[in-house]
Amino acid sequence: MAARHEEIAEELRQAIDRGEYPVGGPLPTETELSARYAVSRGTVRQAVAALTAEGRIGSRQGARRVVLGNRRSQSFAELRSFAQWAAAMGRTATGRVLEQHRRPATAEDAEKLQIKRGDEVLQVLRVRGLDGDPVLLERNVYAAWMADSVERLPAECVSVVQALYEDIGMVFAYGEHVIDAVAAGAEDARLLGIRRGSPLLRIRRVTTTPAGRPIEWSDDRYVSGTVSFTVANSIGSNPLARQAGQA
Amino acid sequence: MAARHEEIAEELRQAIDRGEYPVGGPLPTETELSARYAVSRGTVRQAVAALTAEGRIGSRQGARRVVLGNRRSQSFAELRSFAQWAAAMGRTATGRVLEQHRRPATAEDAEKLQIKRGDEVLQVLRVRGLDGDPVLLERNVYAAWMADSVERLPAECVSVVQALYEDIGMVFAYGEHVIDAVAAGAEDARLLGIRRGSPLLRIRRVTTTPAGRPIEWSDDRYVSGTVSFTVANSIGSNPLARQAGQA
DNA sequence: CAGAATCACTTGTCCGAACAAGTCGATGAC
DNA sequence: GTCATCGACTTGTTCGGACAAGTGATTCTG
Repeated sequence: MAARHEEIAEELRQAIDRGEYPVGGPLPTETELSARYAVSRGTVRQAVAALTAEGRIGSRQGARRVVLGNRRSQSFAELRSFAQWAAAMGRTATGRVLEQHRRPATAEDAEKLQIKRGDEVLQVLRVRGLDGDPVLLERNVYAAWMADSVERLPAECVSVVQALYEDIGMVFAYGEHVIDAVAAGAEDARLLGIRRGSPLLRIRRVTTTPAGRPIEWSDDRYVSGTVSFTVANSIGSNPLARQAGQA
Repeated sequence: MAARHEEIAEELRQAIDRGEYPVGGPLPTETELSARYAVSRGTVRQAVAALTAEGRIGSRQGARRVVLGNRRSQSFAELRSFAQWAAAMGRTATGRVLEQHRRPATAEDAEKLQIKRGDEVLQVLRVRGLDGDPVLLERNVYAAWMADSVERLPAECVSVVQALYEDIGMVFAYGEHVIDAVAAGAEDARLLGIRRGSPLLRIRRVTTTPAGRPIEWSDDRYVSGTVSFTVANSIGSNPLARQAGQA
């Protein structure tokens, strides 16, 4: 947390959570904040831009900024890692590898991982649980250059993300998520202990390194009622997009 | 389109879509871009910051920016409005009001719309279709100060958002979306023409004016397979958050 | 009294500069 | 040949200034 504008953003977040700036009320002006923190106006603007992107405050030219809400957004690590997310909530996560094998890349693998068709990939099927109950079925496909490190992990590994970071310093930096709902198939139902046809929340995701190199893509299916996802957007910044039909 | 940094951002987006900067490849340096467009480095940084927030490019200190993908994200207007989104895809949207009545606000209404319990609200039930097939069941609750304008709309109104903008200049500026999957209830199934228990993608959202005043909240249920949502995030900016289910 | 004009204030845009921090290829030592 | 060092290059941070554009309350006008 070196950068001054990040410190200021964090102080503002906490001030909002404390109720110092009530929801629906105005934030101090940029001039006042720059005086209070002894920084230039540009630095203050970087700080409030972060809160705007998170959907915590609204902003219009000419009028004071408005506090929209105080929900806490999670770090990328917490979103990416089921185990870290569960730990942050005070719940215990479990994980078990059911299946793991290498195979040549299909056309879909090749496109998503930016590799050639037929290159070797590592496919893994995991079940994840929360406080004992199975909640999530995870189908991952890793690029070949990651396969060795993933295979070395124990079958009961709770946090894959953390293990990979500690072993080889691998950082997951970017992600694209496609969200929809599907009915549980026969295999889904058996492995999650639910009825066939039950609704599942499906998140398909591609993750890349800081250099933009794809690491893995995955198909996560959450049991209905166990997990929901939140996203904030605005007329200015719009991370959420709707897409039609099958893809 | 006035702001220079927005123009540059749009030109970069188109250049990426044209394949001028291939996926996985580097973007020109800030210095080169500022020379090419005859603007200062700060203006270029504003432009590339927008693309970074959209997840199209990645950025690390010291290294050149990397093109992560060329997916096109819809504008906020298209996301807010089912009809505009459908039109942008070359499909025809339909809409029909099934039920509409005023009632006192419940505790849930009061919290989400920042009004007092018992204040009047307007509840509306709509079915939306794509190319003739029913796709979406929409349950909206509008704050009292919006009720008159909404009631004046025709029952078959295709685009509520656009109609409200043209009538009274109302703009939907901010939104918070909670996404999960649910099974279709008896009413859902009957109105959407699907089997009971079929998976539905549920989006609950609250929208507000540019001034941060809540306009409405709604519960949208999409038929499985018709629509999906995409969100990009990164270690730096993360609009997406996971929450434990609370029913 | 209602509506229009005014004006202080606030945010948005853009500039130019300087330094810090990190990356990556080239060079040189072992 | 391998590895560490170096240095050019690139992005990140911060400053200070200037003007444009929009808001909202006050004042003025009919």
